Amino acid sequence: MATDQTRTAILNAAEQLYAERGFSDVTLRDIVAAASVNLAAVNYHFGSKDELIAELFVTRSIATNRERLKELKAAEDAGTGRASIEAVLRALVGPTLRGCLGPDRQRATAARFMIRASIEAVPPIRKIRNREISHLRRFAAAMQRSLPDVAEVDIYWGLHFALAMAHQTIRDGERLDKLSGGLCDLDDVDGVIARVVTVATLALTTRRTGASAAAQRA
Amino acid sequence: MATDQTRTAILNAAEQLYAERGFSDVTLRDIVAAASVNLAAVNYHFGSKDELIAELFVTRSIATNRERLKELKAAEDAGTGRASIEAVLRALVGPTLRGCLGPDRQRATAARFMIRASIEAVPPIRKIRNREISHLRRFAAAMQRSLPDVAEVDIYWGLHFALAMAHQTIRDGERLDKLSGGLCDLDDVDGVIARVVTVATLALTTRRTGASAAAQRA
DNA sequence: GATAGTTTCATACAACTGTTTGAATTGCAA
DNA sequence: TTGCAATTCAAACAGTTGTATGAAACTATC
Repeated sequence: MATDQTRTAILNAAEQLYAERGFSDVTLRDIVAAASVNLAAVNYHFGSKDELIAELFVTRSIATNRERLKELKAAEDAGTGRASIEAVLRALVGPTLRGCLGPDRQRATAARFMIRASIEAVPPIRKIRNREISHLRRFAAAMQRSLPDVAEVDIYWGLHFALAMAHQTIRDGERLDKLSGGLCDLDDVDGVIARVVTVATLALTTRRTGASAAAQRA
Repeated sequence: MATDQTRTAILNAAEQLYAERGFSDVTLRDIVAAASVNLAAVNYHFGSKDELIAELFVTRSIATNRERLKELKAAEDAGTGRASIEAVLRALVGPTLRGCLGPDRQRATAARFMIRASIEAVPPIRKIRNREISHLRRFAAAMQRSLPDVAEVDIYWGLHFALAMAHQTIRDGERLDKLSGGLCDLDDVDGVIARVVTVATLALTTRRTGASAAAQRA
């Protein structure tokens, strides 16, 4: 078995193709061709196509969550044990945004695969995905610790909106690029992260008092 | 031909199934079964599956855009010809959010179909979708008129984030519901719209001065 | 170097896909 | 009614999908 050459070749090829073209457009024959292995190898090593996808998703899911939590811990341990809301939000959206928009090709593939997974939600993934809820709950708790005076419901909305902005920027950055005529620089990853974090922070920290924003113009 | 019974039956069934289960999971046989028509009817009336999807998408796309522009015009004509940024944003995200989250079943199907279309981006749709850019440009222009002092790049980011929040709320409202334990009320459509509009307005009108939000806590 | 276990391979399979065909049926005008 | 076009229908088509098979090639142990 050496180093599971065939197994890892399949995993890498599958991840890349799925990230690029989505689950429904990629066949096992596409994967084995890209991996230069025999067709039967997939079923031999993984049992079925669904189990291959599931393994891919579980692996990447764990990696992403670990990365997020590492950043969260770092932010919380640094100070008094309570992190700033910006730091919590950065830990939440940073890893994925850096992964997808950053220059690291391997990282980009992995991150884009996860985006695909969250979009297409094929059956093998749908089951596993429920675990994400409990993972996000830890971030909701951290956010509540950062902002003890904010209502719980607003914490959830803020978390939701932060993920929405990060997510959509990755998924449909091309449209933003076209729309703005290249004015919005998606290659400036830190700038994008800062924008998302800033807006989400505003959403969480500014009191909603009806026509709150009208007075702030200019 | 009477009233094109078969044609419309196919269109309705297809739209509903696509909205529910996505494009890749729905076959022509599923559609004709739901519409109670013969399999060959699809190719007879539409030419191909792709042309069916394209017709569906074009129809709905035009309807959505018209609805948005109607709201925009109404908001702009009401006052001095310049609308408030909130009104512009409401015209942008309102129709889709009301469509997907509201109680009107038929509307919900149509709106959810459009969400599917923007997510899965099958080939027949991808081409047509470029027109959406020019449609969004009109909203960017209206936003710029409402906020003449805001930099153009920030207008685009604000537009992008507004759509992102609306979009994700529709697509993944279930997760927010689970995460918040039902605390976030997605049935309160006007409340959801107000949240999205408020946050997007904050993003557009608040000066980003580094640690802008830290001082606003509590 | 023979043997047992693992891995690869070409090939076949059954199921499903969108599409086509040509005959039946329908609806309507002359 | 007759004739003609539009529509419906059952059946079959060719292509693709994920999966299974059994023989071949390999690997390591004795």
